[in-house]
Amino acid sequence: MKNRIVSIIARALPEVMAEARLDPLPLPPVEVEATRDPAHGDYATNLAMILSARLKRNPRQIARTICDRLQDEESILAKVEIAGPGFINFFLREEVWKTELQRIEAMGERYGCSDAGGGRRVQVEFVSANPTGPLHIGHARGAVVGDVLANILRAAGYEVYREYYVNDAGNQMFNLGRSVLYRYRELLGRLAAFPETCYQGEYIRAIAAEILSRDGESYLDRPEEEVVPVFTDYAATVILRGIKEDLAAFGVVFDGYFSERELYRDDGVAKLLRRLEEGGHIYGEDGARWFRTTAFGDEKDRVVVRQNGETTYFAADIAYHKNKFERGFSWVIDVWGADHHGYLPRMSAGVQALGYPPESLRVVLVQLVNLLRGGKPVAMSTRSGEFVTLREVVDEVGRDAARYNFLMRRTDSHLDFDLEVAKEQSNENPVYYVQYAHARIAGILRLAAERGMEVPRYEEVETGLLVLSEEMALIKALSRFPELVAGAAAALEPHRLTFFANELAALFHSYYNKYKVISDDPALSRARLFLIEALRIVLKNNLHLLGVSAPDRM
RNA sequence: GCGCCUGUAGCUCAGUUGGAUAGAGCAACGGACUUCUAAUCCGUGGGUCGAGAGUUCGAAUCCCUCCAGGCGUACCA
Repeated sequence: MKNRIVSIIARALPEVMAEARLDPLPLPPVEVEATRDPAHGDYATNLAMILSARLKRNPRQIARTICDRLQDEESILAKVEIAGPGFINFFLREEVWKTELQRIEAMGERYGCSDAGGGRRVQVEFVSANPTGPLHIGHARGAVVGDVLANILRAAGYEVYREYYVNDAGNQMFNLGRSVLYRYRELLGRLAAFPETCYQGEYIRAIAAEILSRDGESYLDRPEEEVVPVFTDYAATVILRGIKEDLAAFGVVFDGYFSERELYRDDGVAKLLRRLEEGGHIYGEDGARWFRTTAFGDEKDRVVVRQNGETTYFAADIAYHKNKFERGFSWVIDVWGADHHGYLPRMSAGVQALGYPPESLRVVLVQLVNLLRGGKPVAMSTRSGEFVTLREVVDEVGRDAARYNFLMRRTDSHLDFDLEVAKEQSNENPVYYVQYAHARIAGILRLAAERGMEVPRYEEVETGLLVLSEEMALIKALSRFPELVAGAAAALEPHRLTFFANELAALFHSYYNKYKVISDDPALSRARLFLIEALRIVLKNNLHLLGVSAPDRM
C-alpha cells in the first residue's frame, strides 16, 4: 500500500525538479509514513520539507507544486492535503483498503509473508548453553527470542536455519565428568567430601545413579583420568537429551546441533589458526599466540593459543563461525545474553579477518532476566544447583504465557520475571487477551455455522456495508501486518509482533462490545463475518509467528 | 578507570529509525452482563520523556557533558 503512494510521488518528482530548474539527479529518497493520527490521512510524506533546504523555497509552496503534479492513475486517492509545516497527507479511498481483505482471503495462513529477504540463507544461533545442567529460566528469554526471530525471518522471505552450538569440549566438561564420578563414589560410600568446585545439583546424583545401575561398580578402582571421559560423555548425552526435551516443551526446535568437538575432529581450529597466521593476524608474545583483534577495533589483542599450547575457546569460536559461512550462510545471527556483549568486538574481528564483511554477523544481545520470587531476587547459578529450570516455568506458568511474557519487551530492555506474579496473574496475562479475541471470533463463526451461515467468499460480500469507523480501523490495521513482519525482521525486533497482536485484539474487543456481527440483516452479517474471519486469520498468523497457540475456545 | 545496555504517567513498558497535540496495560475512581464468551468494554484523573547544553523548519529519538541503575572488562567457557 505504502509503495503505491511512493510510486505516485516518484512519478511526479522529476517534473517538479525540472520546474525548479534543478538537476534532477540525485533525486531525494521519497519517504512515506503511515500516520499516527487519522486526521492526517493514511500516509504522509515530509518530502517538501526535505526539498525546501535544497530549493531554498517555502516547504508549503513546494508541497503545492508536488500536489499539482501528482497523477493518481489507479485512482486510489480520495484526498490529498497540505498540512502543518509542509506535510503532504494522503487519504486513500476506502474501497482500496477493502481490497486488502481479498488478499487476506487469498493468502490465508501465508498472509504476512513477503519476499523481502529474497531467499537469502541466514543462520540463527541461539541458546547454545553448555550441556552441564538443565536449562534454567535465564536461558528461556534467549530461546524464545531466537525462535521467534527465526520465524519472522522465514516469513520475511529468508531461508532460515536454527542452530544450537554445543560447547562439549574444555574444562567445564571435564569438571562435569568429575562431578558425576564423585557422586558415583559417594553412592558407594567411597568419598569423604564433595568438592565445592563441582556441580552441586541433584541431577548430577541422578546421573551417577544411572551409571551405577548400568555399569555397576566397575569404575571404582580405575584411575581418574581414564574414567572421567566416560562419565563426561554419559552425562553430556543425558543432559543434552534433557535440554532438547525441555526446549521442545517450550516450543523451540532446532534444525541442527553443532558440536564443538566436531570442530577439533575436523582439525577446524588448526586450519583456522593457519589461515590467520597466513593473513598476518597472529603474533607471539609471552609464549602465547595472539590474534591482533585491535586491527579491527577491539580494545586489546586476544590470545588464541595459550602458553601451555592449548587453543582458547575464542579460537574455536572463530573456527565455528568460519564454518558457518563455509556452509553457505551469507548472514549469521547470534543471540547472546547481554553479559557476553564484551565478546562482540573480538568476534567481529574474527569474521573480518577471514574476509567477511562485518555486517554478515549480527549479534542480538538479550538483556538478562532478573528472577524474583515475591519481589525478592533469587540467586542462581548452575554450579550451586540453585536455579529455577525452564521446565518448571513451562509447567507452572504455561508455555504460551511464558513465551509471550518474554516477547513483550525489547530485547535490550531489562526484564523482571517474578515467579509469584507470573503464577498469580496468569489469568491476567496479556497473552490471554489476544487469545480470547481469537476464541471469541471462533465462537461467532461457530454460531453462524449453526445458523447455516458460512464465511462468505469475497465476491459474495458487499464491502460497502462496512462503513463504521471501527471497521475501517480494523481493516487498516490488518493491512499493516505484512509491512510489520518485514519491519520486525529487518530490525530483528520480535516484540513488535506482540504489541501488534495486542492492538488488533483491543480493536476487536471494542468492536465486539459495541456491535453485533450476526444480525437480522443477512448482507451486513455476511460482510462482518468476512471481516472477522480476516481478523482471525491475521491474529492466528501473528500468534503462530510467536509460537503461541490460537485457541478456538477458552 | 574504560566499554555496552537502560532511564518516558504511581508501577511495568511502547513510541513505525528525525515528524504534527508523547501512547498502552496495571493500579485508583465511576459505569456496562436476560445479548455472538464480562479472561471483555466505556469513561475520568495522571508527564520537566533522568539533567543540561547543541544540531534544524521540527528532538523522547541524533551529537556532547554530567547523574543514576544493570552488565562486562581472563592465557574461563
